[in-house]
Amino acid sequence: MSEKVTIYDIAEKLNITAATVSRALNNNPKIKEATRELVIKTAAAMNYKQNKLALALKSGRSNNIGVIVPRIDSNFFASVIRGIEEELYPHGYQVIICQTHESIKRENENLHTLVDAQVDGIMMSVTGISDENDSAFRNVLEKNVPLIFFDRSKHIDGVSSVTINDFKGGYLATKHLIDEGCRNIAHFSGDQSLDIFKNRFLGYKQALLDNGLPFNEEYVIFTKSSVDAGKDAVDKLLQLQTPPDAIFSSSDFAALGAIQELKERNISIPSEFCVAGFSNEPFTKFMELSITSVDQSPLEMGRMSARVFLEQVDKTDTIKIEKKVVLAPELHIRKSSTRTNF
Amino acid sequence: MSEKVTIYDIAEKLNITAATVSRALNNNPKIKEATRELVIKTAAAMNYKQNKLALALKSGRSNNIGVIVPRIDSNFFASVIRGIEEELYPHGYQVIICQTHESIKRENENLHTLVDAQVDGIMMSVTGISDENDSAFRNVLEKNVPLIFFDRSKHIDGVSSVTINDFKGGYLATKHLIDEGCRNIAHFSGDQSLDIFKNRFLGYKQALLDNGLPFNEEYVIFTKSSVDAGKDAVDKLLQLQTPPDAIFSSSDFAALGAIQELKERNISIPSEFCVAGFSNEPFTKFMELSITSVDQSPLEMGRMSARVFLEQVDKTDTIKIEKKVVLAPELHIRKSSTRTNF
DNA sequence: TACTTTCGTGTAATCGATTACATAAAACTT
DNA sequence: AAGTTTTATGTAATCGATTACACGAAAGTA
Repeated sequence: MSEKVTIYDIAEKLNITAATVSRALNNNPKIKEATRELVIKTAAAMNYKQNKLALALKSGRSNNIGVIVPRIDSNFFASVIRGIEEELYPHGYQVIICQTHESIKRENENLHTLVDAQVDGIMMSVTGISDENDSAFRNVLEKNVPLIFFDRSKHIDGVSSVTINDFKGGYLATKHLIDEGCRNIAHFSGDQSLDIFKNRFLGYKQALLDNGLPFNEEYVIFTKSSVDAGKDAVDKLLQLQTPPDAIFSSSDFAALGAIQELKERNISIPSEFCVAGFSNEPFTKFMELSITSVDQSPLEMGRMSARVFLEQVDKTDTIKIEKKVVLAPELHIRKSSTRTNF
Repeated sequence: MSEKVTIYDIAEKLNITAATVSRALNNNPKIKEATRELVIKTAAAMNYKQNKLALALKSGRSNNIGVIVPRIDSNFFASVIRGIEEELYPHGYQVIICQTHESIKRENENLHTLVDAQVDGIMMSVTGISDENDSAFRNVLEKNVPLIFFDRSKHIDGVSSVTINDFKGGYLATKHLIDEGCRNIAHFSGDQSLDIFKNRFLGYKQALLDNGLPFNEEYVIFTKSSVDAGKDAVDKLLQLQTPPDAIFSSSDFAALGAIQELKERNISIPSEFCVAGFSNEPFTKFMELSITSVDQSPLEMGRMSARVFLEQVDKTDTIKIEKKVVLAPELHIRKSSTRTNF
């Protein structure tokens, strides 16, 4: 009962060859209509299921694509993956998930594993910039596996990417804080070897300069993306001679930590201090004191990455297209930065 | 440069056969040490990578496992998947993600697709109970693909599951509300054809009875797991002759909606009204008015599911073991239900 | 009727690995 | 030195599908 049925079993039963069965099932026009119907009926009766592995080996296409992210249990990455899966599902691709846990070594391993598993493409958000794993990337490209970066990308010739305009995101958030009357705006940044953090920072800086505010190096703090890191950063900022009156944080979690710490110190938000985050994590909207944040449209980012992959995979033989899609960030203004009584 | 290197290429270069190359690379003891070293060195020099598809076809094991969830962008499911991936990674398995979007038809398709893709096992959280897709499940079992349910499970002979004790979770939360002085406790339930909702409800009911409180059918509202559904439900409850003074919600989102609606009506929490949710979504902890919730230890659930799979996959030839792992829920008591001034 | 197309299937190679069986060479007996 | 065992490797089948090529039969043409 549980034996796997192959085209040979069907062939034997009908006294024909496996080749004919294969052709019949694939709607090859050379097969007589009567034969085709008989084969299809018999296949159904025997509960035949095509072995995708055999097909994959023969065709060289596994119909699997790999997705590498730092971790999956973050709303942003989960949403991107959701977008990828939704877009690829109708095309018959399966999505394989890998997590790096922010380790370059792991990223390396994942890249190799996916290539070895013969995936038809890889979409990833880079964990960090280092030349430690250049060879892993080179391996992917040499094997002609389409590679697409989303959000956190790396500059590699011939590799497409889907990102948001982080500069603009940083600019918008900072400009908003300025418009709300803040004059000493601090910034929580991340590892600036990653473009996303670099560009948010540059956007922040530009907004200050464009509005006649001085850029103060002391106001830029490098934090991890965590609540505690945000608390610590606020602690540092408040010890400055001129403490800031607002924070634009590259991380919603750090922004939340900042808010918690500020409240702890009885600094009232937004009247005395404004906060804006980045990523539009679900909780920013749910809080009673909802947090202003820059949305990165992760679902759209995932969908778009998948679409870029599909374009790429079709024109395998033509010249490699390097597509850089840049999505527009959207600032969601909420209570943490809205001085209604202004 | 980009050509794929096979064992035949290595064999040709060294004037030996592919069989010898294969044995050398697999540390077969019958191979002369000198030959082994030479093969390994040459393989490395030629940048040989084993084609996992060929291996999979030959061995009948793809080293892929499939995970089916309603959606991936929910902290609970994402965390379970994280647990699964982490536990399986050292064993060389890759994780394929499928989403049903709460559609039985999609669940069906996913099951078939995964089986056709020759996955070595399937872990899933059932989307709904219906006999529409019994055949899909039967197909999985007939093909001897290990199947493991987590969280939302279905009763099928020989299928293992990893769940939490939802009865206890419901009981704990309700008992806690009673202890805080609430006497008219309402309950937001879900589709009770799913055990998880049925059992949380039963736990709720039992806690009432054990504490001498009457069970009131009107206090049980069936809601979707969304903020808006929670608001609507509160609206209904407040129209009752004797409105409740607490809610135990099977969904954190509905609990949040309830809280928002109650605040809107100037009902103060927790002094006048207490709320407890289920799932311990990240935002419940982050809110200023943090929400009491039952934790389901999703990470542990994922890890455990993976472990059950690993046990199962090894003893393929022995009798099928049906393992039912039941994790203990943990109530996280927070502000939404703590009457400090009590 | 003899000759050319067309049609439908069969034969066998192929994808890239593993492995039971066969075998030649080397090593060990006595 | 002849016989036996061990060692290292080659031969060929196999996993389950697809497909170029071959070929007999049927159909069309003159």
